[in-house]
Amino acid sequence: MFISNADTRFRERLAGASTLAASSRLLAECADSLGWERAAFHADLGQTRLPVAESGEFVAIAMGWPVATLRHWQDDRLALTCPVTRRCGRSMDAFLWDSDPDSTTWEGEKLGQDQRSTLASYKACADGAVTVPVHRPGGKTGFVSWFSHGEARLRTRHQATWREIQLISHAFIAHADGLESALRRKSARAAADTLTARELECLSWVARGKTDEDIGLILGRSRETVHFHLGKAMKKLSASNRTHAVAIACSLGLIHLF
Amino acid sequence: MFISNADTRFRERLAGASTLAASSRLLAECADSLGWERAAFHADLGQTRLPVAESGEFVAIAMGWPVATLRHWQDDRLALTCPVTRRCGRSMDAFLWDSDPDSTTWEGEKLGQDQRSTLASYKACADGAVTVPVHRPGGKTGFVSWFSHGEARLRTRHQATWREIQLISHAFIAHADGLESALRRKSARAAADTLTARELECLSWVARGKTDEDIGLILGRSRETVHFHLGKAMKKLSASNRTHAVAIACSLGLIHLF
DNA sequence: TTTTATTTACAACACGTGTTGTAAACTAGA
DNA sequence: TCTAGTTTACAACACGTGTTGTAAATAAAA
Repeated sequence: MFISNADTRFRERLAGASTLAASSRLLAECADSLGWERAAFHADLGQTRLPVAESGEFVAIAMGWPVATLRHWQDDRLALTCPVTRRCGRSMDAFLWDSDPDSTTWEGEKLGQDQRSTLASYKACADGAVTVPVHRPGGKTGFVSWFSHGEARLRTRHQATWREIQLISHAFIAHADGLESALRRKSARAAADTLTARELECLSWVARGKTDEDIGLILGRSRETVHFHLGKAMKKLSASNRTHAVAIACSLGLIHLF
Repeated sequence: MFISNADTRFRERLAGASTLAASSRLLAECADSLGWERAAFHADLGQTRLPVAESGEFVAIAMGWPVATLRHWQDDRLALTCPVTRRCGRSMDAFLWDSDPDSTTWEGEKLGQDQRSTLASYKACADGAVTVPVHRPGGKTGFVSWFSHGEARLRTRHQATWREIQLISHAFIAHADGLESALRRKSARAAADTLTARELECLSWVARGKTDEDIGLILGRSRETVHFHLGKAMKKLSASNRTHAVAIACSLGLIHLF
């Protein structure tokens, strides 16, 4: 029979946490009270960067993670190939894994050099973890990982608390993703406000599939000038390319196609 | 004093026209009753293609335009550089122009070869026109042009009816753009329904600024496979490039960035 | 009037994208 | 079982894009 108040109590306290920093502190406390060494999360795998609190500090640091672990995630390539995040994309169910970088396969998938390096960086902190993938509407994926030393202890913790961490992980990601989205939206909106009329005009033509040369003809300007405006727009929106910039502008309601 | 019922009567009849074909027939009749030779319009200059009715036929044909005129607009390059559409982008007010392809300047702007060719194609139908630009929220621009033979007649018609055509043009473009947008949205939505899960997954990563190679790493697939899926997605959405495809997907609410 | 931001234009290079092929493995429905 | 659609992979080439320079004309604000 399933009698537990850990998750309901967590939900109640979480509802009162209006910042990412406070929410993640709650998660850390909760992990401790359930007998886990430490917790980690990523609300939206669509974001390559690690979650950052309102203060600008990495959330993971407040949760007790050593800085060395974080450094690994600064490398985009390593972050993209992380076996744990990759598996989250495929799995609905929580999965238990160990961070042995010497094994050539991991949960049925062959490991590359990048991936072994990633696992090695985990090994420095914990022997393994239970990761709970959380899938949200629109294809968004996140996860919460629950860490513990020693394979035996990992299994007993999993057995004893799997219902709680399932429920808590989902509740937490929903909450954290809402807060993170609001933060990102806010800063994107602030950046968008600095766009000039010309930059926005070029962006909305790009969104309609036009090339720099097309837009040059439309506006009666040179290809290079259009190129320049789009470059500035991308920089202002912190977009990695024009497609990203257009997606941001569309999401902010700056561009209407229909 | 300004006493006229032409525009109010037009509005009333327009409200009952639920198709683009019926609406443009009304505009043609209205032009005739106000003493104009013929009318032409473009509800959204963001669309390079000419307005097409529900039947699939060019709206301009139902309005009495010779097919030869339309052929000119099939060429993207010529359509983009059209002096009339270009001026609409800059002007709030209606402007009167003549279609003399021999003049080297046109309303203060120097004419290129493409542009003279465009004016020549107009000359075949009318000596000139009054064009009423219509600007709509979100930077959308459209226009209605009112044509007449002979410069003298053009001016008298303009003097006699400028209030009516101003009001009618705005009312018509608002109505027509609504119908056109609904049509485009409908067909885009139908196309989007044929997207596979993989195609949509790749699209939403592209919207987050990732390259083919990045996405390959994320999904654990080759760069070429990702490339292939995006190619299919673009074809299905009739997008000219991936940025266009992402803008369509965003506008349909298939991708959520925040 | 001076300063600052914006807009325009040109150039060169590495890299990403669009197009068009071939070929095979897998999957779901007829 | 056969078939059609999806997914995977590799290749080659033209073209578009991102980056990083320089330089000057224009417009708006201090």
